[in-house]
Amino acid sequence: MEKTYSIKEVADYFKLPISTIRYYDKKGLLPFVSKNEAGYRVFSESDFGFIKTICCLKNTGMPIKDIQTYIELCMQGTRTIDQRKEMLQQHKQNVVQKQQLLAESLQEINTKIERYDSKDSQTIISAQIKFVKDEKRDLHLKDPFI
Amino acid sequence: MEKTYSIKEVADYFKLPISTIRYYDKKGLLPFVSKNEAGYRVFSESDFGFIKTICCLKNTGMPIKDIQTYIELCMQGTRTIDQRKEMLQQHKQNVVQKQQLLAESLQEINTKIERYDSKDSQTIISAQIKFVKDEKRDLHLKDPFI
DNA sequence: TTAAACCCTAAACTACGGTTTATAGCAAGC
DNA sequence: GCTTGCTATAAACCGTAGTTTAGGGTTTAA
Repeated sequence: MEKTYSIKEVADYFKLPISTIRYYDKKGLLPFVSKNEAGYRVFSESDFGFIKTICCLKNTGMPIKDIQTYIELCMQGTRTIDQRKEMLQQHKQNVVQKQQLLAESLQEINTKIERYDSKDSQTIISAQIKFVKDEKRDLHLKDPFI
Repeated sequence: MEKTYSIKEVADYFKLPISTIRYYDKKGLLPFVSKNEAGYRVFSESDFGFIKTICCLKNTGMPIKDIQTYIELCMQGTRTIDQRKEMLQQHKQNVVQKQQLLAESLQEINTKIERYDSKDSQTIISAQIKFVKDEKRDLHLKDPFI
């Protein structure tokens, strides 16, 4: 016999607070979850697959409303495959763009860390401060350094 | 003579709403910006460097409060280099972790797109639906498909 | 000199993604 | 039979990161 799972077991597995799972359910992200006679949520193995997808979309920044739309399409069977594909392709573009921005910004952070880490850091930063101070003075603007 | 810039010019350059720049100033992210007699913000070339750094930290998910702390350290001169380095190193770890999670999730999204895109998509998805239906029936749980 | 386009502040408002609180039912262990 | 601990709902609340609005003052160009 296959096992069923409580909300706590699911929460522990996905490292999500129970309150978040209930919130997702309220927002229509978990239409596949049943309830028992007492009104308790009862999860099956296959629900874990859906929830993994939800986490994946959430982790990549898809808004709750859009995840809800996607899941709803999933519940409508094979006839929504094209719509789902289009949603994911659009979302993928966003994610790739996010990745690029992240990579570029990380690049900059690394450059700064290297500068701070170099043996000439004092000299380099001093020169930068002097540059700013000179520019501000030339423009009759206040010196921003304390 | 060097040029100064208005808030609108800065907003256009960084593609940020003017309201966001004012918000950042209010939150203490722009202590290096001067004001003229009329109370208008006056930006210099070197301010663009600081703002670029702010955008970089924001784009990588650093909270406004932490960016404020970092900028404050910058304004205290060379004696805060070690603290700044440590902040950025810590932040870098977060960013790398974010990158990994993003890459993994993108992987999953790609797998799904491929599945939706394959010529057997109907068959594959139908099999998945059958699997879920069977499991739910075995457990006496309601069928989630419409 | 007057309209258009710009700038300011303060404070209220918004969206998002939950979290907390308050109420209560049920079930197992002591 | 009492406590502990799980579950439920609904509604209030929270932090973050802005955005909008109200009520001004300033600058520029015709």
